[in-house]
Amino acid sequence: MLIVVDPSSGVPVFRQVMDQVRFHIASGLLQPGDELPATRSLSAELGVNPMTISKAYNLLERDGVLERRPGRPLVVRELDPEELEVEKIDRLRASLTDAVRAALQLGLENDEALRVYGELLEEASEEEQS
Amino acid sequence: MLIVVDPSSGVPVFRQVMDQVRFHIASGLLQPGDELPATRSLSAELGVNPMTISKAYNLLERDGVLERRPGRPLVVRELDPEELEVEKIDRLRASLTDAVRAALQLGLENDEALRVYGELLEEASEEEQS
DNA sequence: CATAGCGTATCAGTGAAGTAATACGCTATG
DNA sequence: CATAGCGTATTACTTCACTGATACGCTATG
Repeated sequence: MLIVVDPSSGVPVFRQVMDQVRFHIASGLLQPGDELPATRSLSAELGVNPMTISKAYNLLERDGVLERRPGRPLVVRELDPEELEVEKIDRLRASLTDAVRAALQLGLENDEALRVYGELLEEASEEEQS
Repeated sequence: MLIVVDPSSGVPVFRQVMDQVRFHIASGLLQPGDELPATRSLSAELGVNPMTISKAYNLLERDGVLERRPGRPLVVRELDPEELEVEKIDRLRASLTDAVRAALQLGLENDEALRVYGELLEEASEEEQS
């Protein structure tokens, strides 16, 4: 559970925490049932306020990523693959709204927009290799 | 040159103005060489501060949409089709970076991500009809 | 050179988002 | 029942984006 934040990056700390937890789950480093560090300990480790971590954990719970049992540590939620897939798609949809509006507003053909997205995905997944 | 803004929409007024100018250019209502309303007159018409319009016009000029000749009205810039196309693609690219990162981080296949984008584009262009 | 119209530099006000400080209630454990 | 550890409600502070008020410099025109 290595989490690192950069307070001067412009990206809110609570969001950085959320992203990294999600990433660790996607990568398999965090598995369903695994316990997360206590709000207080993680906040001390990162040098931020407990409320900031609390906010991140809360949003992750609201999104169904984590599961809370009062009095017990927070754990990674068990998800059946189907539900997981649906959630991934939803998240992708959200990050695509800007690009949809842009393509429309620019008067680009759907094919053209798709081609550009395809190219970017190719480039990105190639870099991933290294 | 019909421009309407809703100050209570959450979207910054200067951005609403930018979007509508861009839209009118895309739709052909504004053509290269056409003059734009003076900062002061448009601001009076919309009931906002001249600085707000000035900001919108400036950003549009920075983006190469408008052209400024000191002492003369602002005009829609003349662009050869090729340059225009390159610029559109660049803008689309920028709005797609989030979605590329998301797809990668979620571990989605490129095909899957493209399918989702395609669906969203379909929906959006259908709504456009109405 | 006077002036009318223009854009905007500069500064101040406002609201929302992010973060922090403090203190409270809850649960497990003995 | 005491207490240790936990998450967080509440409140306040900071920062920044957006907007507004004012005043200045520039250009075309006569």
